[in-house]
Amino acid sequence: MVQYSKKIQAVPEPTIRRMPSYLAFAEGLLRKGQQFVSSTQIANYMNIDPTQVTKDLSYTTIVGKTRVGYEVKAIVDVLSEFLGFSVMDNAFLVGAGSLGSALLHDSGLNHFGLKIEAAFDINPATIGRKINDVEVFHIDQFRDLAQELNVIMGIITVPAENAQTVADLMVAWGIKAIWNFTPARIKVPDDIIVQNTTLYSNLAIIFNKLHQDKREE
Amino acid sequence: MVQYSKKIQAVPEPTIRRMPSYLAFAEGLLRKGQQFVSSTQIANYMNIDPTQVTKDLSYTTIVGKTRVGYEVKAIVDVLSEFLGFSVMDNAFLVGAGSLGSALLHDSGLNHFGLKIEAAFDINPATIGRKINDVEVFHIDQFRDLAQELNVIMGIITVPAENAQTVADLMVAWGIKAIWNFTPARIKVPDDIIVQNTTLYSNLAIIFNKLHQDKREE
DNA sequence: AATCAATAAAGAAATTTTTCTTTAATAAAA
DNA sequence: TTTTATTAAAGAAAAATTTCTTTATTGATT
Ligand SMILES: NC(=O)c1ccc[n+]([C@@H]2O[C@H](COP(=O)([O-])OP(=O)(O)OC[C@H]3O[C@@H](n4cnc5c(N)ncnc54)[C@H](O)[C@@H]3O)[C@@H](O)[C@H]2O)c1
Ligand SMILES: NC(=O)c1ccc[n+]([C@@H]2O[C@H](COP(=O)([O-])OP(=O)(O)OC[C@H]3O[C@@H](n4cnc5c(N)ncnc54)[C@H](O)[C@@H]3O)[C@@H](O)[C@H]2O)c1
Repeated sequence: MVQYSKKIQAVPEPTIRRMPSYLAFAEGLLRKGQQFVSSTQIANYMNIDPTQVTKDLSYTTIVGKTRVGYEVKAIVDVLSEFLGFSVMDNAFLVGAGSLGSALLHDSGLNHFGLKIEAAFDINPATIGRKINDVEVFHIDQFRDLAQELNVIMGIITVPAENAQTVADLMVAWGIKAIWNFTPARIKVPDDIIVQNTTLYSNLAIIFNKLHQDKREE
Repeated sequence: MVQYSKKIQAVPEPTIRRMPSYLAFAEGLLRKGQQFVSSTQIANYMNIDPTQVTKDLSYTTIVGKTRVGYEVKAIVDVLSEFLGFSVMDNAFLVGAGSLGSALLHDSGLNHFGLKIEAAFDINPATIGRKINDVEVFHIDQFRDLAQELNVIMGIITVPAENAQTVADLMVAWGIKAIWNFTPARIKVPDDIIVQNTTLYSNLAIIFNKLHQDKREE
């Protein structure tokens, strides 16, 4: 009878996963000057069922007009608000290696409400460098800097074997959410939000479909 | 009555998503010399229900021993085979920017059965460079090189607005699967496998949980 | 040797998510 | 003006996934 995650979740996770794509699509339409968009159009873009789009949007305050669709501007405004992209949250990134640097370079994170305030590493070669205006500090300075800045999220991009050490540090300081890019699972107290982003899962799905195709032949 | 994806899928996608983590965990245990592992241990590591692990593994040929668990070596061997990680598939990467470079540097892809044979870009500054032994060619050379090498997967890491152009090129040449890292959805024929890896979805999930916590207070 | 406790496995039940159906609205066409 | 076609919305049904329950096995303990 152990609860593995307190799911008092009104909005289904798959819905939340799809929403950023709806938003990106709507932003594109807005730039092109399109005023309305129907669930059919969105569904066609996403390659999913139109009623799925309707249902997803029904979790927000967006309402559509029969025979017309949804106002593009409304989708952009409401979704970015709804997804928490319109307020900036501050984060620290630990592990300024290949993946860490890529994330630091990515303006998309900024656009979607995440500001990486500082990066940390243990490699003397990278410490002191600035990556896309974000300074890389020695990991020992984590505490002091965390105190200074209002940081609620920690991003882990160190080698898998060091993930737990870094997570412990983040928890000890009082970070609320951890975005873990290593394939390792970390152990943290229940009230800390952990999001594991394992790219290799995607690879497994592709291979599975590829080989399934092979089997059918 | 349109079919959006032919799901003749025996193994649930969530199961496939979890398996690479089981594998990584088992590989770690193997290195430490542990011979058996129970579903309880795996579940504890993954923060999920033990019966979920049992059910997941039941899709493979792995069988466990009552009161003992599963043989670690068997999990490693069977899962890497099952997930398609034990045969090398060849890929091309288009867009040798920040994210593309990170992927090229990542030995994890190699370990999980993906060999990036060549990279492509349009930026003269990057063309000709070698990133982790993978050469960066001009995109115009895609066709010729694809002919030469046995490439079945294309990885897209160009800016979102160029994703469709690149996808079209890949399809025209005859690539079977596309791993799309841009937030844009691409249109391809039905027989092409597309895996969208949108990092921002993960961000949305974290924010949703964070703000939910705030609401509960 | 007998009992206990931990576990895998299989199936049932519950839950979650997607898809289908119906209804009502309304823009466009006849 | 009337008809037609497209759409959003709400709810029902279906499908997929997870969790629970039961059973059998077996290593460890008494
Ligand atoms: N590169 C990719 O595209 C990619 C893809 C998928 C997953 N990942 C995962 O992301 C993680 C990082 O991968 P990478 O390719 O960027 O590796 P990397 O070696 O390029 O970078 C890791 C960085 O972490 C630093 N580091 C190590 N221990 C540290 C510690 N205790 N505190 C602070 N910094 C520390 C290193 O000095 C290095 O700069 C790995 O777990 C990898 O599996 C990477
Ligand atoms: N950097 C990240 O961490 C990150 C995170 C999430 C998503 N993404 C997505 O990945 C994509 C790439 O991001 P990035 O940060 O690596 O961008 P980037 O600008 O660093 O790299 C893009 C590269 O693609 C090349 N390019 C552009 N058009 C091309 C074409 N038609 N053919 C071949 N090459 C072309 C550019 O020259 C450049 O080298 C974007 O869609 C971005 O949203 C990146």
